[in-house]
Amino acid sequence: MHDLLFDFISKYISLTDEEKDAIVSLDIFHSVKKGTILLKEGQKSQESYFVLKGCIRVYYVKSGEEKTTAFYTEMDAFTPHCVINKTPSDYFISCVEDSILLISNSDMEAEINSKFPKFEIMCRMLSEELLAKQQTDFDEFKTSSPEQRYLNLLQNRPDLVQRVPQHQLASYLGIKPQSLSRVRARILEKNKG
Amino acid sequence: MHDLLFDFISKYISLTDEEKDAIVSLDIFHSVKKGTILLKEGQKSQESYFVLKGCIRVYYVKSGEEKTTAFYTEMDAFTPHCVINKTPSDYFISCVEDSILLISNSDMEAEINSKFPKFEIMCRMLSEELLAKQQTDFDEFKTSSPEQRYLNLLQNRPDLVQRVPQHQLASYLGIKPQSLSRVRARILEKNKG
DNA sequence: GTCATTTCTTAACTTAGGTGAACGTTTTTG
DNA sequence: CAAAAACGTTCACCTAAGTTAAGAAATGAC
Repeated sequence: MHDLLFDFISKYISLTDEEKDAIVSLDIFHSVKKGTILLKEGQKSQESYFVLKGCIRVYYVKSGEEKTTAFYTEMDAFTPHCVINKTPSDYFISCVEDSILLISNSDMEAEINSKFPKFEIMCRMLSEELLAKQQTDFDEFKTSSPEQRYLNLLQNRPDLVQRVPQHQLASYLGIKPQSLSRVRARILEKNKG
Repeated sequence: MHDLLFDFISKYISLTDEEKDAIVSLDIFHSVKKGTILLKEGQKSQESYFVLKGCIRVYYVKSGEEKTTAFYTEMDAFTPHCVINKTPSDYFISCVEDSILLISNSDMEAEINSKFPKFEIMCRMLSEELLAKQQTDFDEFKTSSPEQRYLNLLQNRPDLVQRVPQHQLASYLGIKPQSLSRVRARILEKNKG
């Protein structure tokens, strides 16, 4: 389980055994059951997440309806913006599947960063990467129709389409579950005829 | 003109006169005419922008059509992701109005950052702020209808609606110019009846 | 100032997504 | 294991956005 994490980190920086031990000793590995709510609207939180295995989901509740805006899966890192802004969260985070997460709080990060400055370098690289990805995702969403978005998703994250409930996927694509059914039917029809 | 910049910076860090002189001597202030294209699709670039006065616009050309994804106005900073990724740009940047911009390249930033470490701190604050804003903007876009997006824009950036051509605004809202006309007419109708 | 271009609006028609409801299937839960 | 809840699909009907086209208004070029 730890190897998954260290393989990921090695893409950015190299770690000594001592450094690896320091991370493991923080005791930040957590098994989380499907359906667990990690963060609720209105809560303040200091926690950042890193998905080793499984899938977590970000959603708003707007006029009684869930609006899913993100899925994080294996090797995705995520810091809720309530942590950055130190404000109450305006969304929920829940577990789509039984998952193994790395959950860190600001104190732990400060500790590790001060002990091993190269961690801060990695964090900056991660956040730059994330910002660029966020930008292209947003642009792609804006410039596509729902059907095109679904086709893009099939291309870029085919696993999501399999492992996530359709109504959450629909919401993520900005449409209703009935419409997603229709989109899927339409695509099948096109590929047949 | 310089004061606009220093007022902005003072929100994050405080500068000595020496530091201010160092910035001014970089000669990064530029007057840019309306319609000027600052960056083209396919170009590589090292330039970051900061808008002192005026408005610049980011747009893709997808199957012959312009798709506007962002407007940056007074006191907005913007680093194209082709600069971060060191890849050719996949979008254009052009000037919506005659503008005064601060245009810096990676070398200048490196120079200033090494001379005055507190600059790097400011950059990190700016990029965190930007990431959080980007996230909420994306979420808001995803969870709203075009009409709602237009109303939000009227609330949050009323100036944009005035100063930007309607067809660019429509594209920014993810709809066609004709639909934006209709949305506006519909809203007027509601407020009357 | 005039002509050409671009921009904005309106209209009629088409199309895709929203809505409400029904129904079969799967998953939960006691 | 059985009842209940949640989920996915289909349908008929409604609504809002896309499309095509035309014309008015504003802007820019000479």
